[in-house]
Amino acid sequence: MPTDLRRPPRTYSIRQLCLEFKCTPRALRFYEDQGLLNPARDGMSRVYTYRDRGRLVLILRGKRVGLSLHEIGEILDLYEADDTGTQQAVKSLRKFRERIVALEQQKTDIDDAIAQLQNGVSDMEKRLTET
Amino acid sequence: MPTDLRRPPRTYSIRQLCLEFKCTPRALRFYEDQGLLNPARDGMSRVYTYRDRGRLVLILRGKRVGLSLHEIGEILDLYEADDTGTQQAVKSLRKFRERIVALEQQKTDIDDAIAQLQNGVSDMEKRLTET
DNA sequence: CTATCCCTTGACGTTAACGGAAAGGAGGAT
DNA sequence: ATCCTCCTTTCCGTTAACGTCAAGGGATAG
Repeated sequence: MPTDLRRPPRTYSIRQLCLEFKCTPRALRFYEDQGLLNPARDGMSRVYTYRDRGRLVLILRGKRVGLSLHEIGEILDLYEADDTGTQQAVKSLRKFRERIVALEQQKTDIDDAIAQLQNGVSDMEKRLTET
Repeated sequence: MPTDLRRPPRTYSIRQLCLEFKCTPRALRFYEDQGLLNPARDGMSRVYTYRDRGRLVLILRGKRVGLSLHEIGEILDLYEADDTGTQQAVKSLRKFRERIVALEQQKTDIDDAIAQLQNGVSDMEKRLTET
């Protein structure tokens, strides 16, 4: 019994992750260049663990909410620091809270934008009904 | 009486518009390159009319809501066409609505991110109080 | 042996939206 | 006459996040 069939294998090739998350090998290598990932190697090939996969999930989630890779990197580092020493956890907390504030600001910005757009929509609907 | 004093002059220099809207001459020229503006000339200098100024307002509004200059250009064209034919206004409406949907999606993404971050915060607070 | 994949590391190309510097014209103030 | 300021065009530089070759290694299938 080479692998435990109850769970998917604990390591992934670059291609497997790409298929799972709809991204390209180039992107994963790029994230690695930027220090967001550093998978082990089997010979030349990258081998991604569950942990790497988890980081990738965080990366993609960060991208979805409009964070830059650099910012995502900072957050990943904070998660990292959280494992080792509690000292850093305080700074980590602050970072997280800052991020929450920023995101809430972003939300109100978006609300503004939506309002603007709905104004535009109203204008045009009015125009259309007037003719 | 050369100009009507009850209103500001009907034309603007590039600098005036930049001051009014907090942007740079470089930007306005760039918008012109992209075909979003095309002011008249007095000799070499650009002369912006009310109409140009109106377009600029739309450009900046578009940028605020996250549209690309290209998309903004399309909308401006539609407004243009809207004067003549109402046909195109429908497309414009669609663009706006698409954008609203996208922005609302972004909002829920942000909510997810905030939830995640607050999870992280909770975890770390727990850790800190446990030690 | 050859073909076929998947993997690797460079290294250059791309898009968006300008920034910045060079080089110069035109007009007004001193 | 010279300086200052605003205007012009042209062109190269920048950032982010990859895309797109090029050139090649290693394993497997036929």
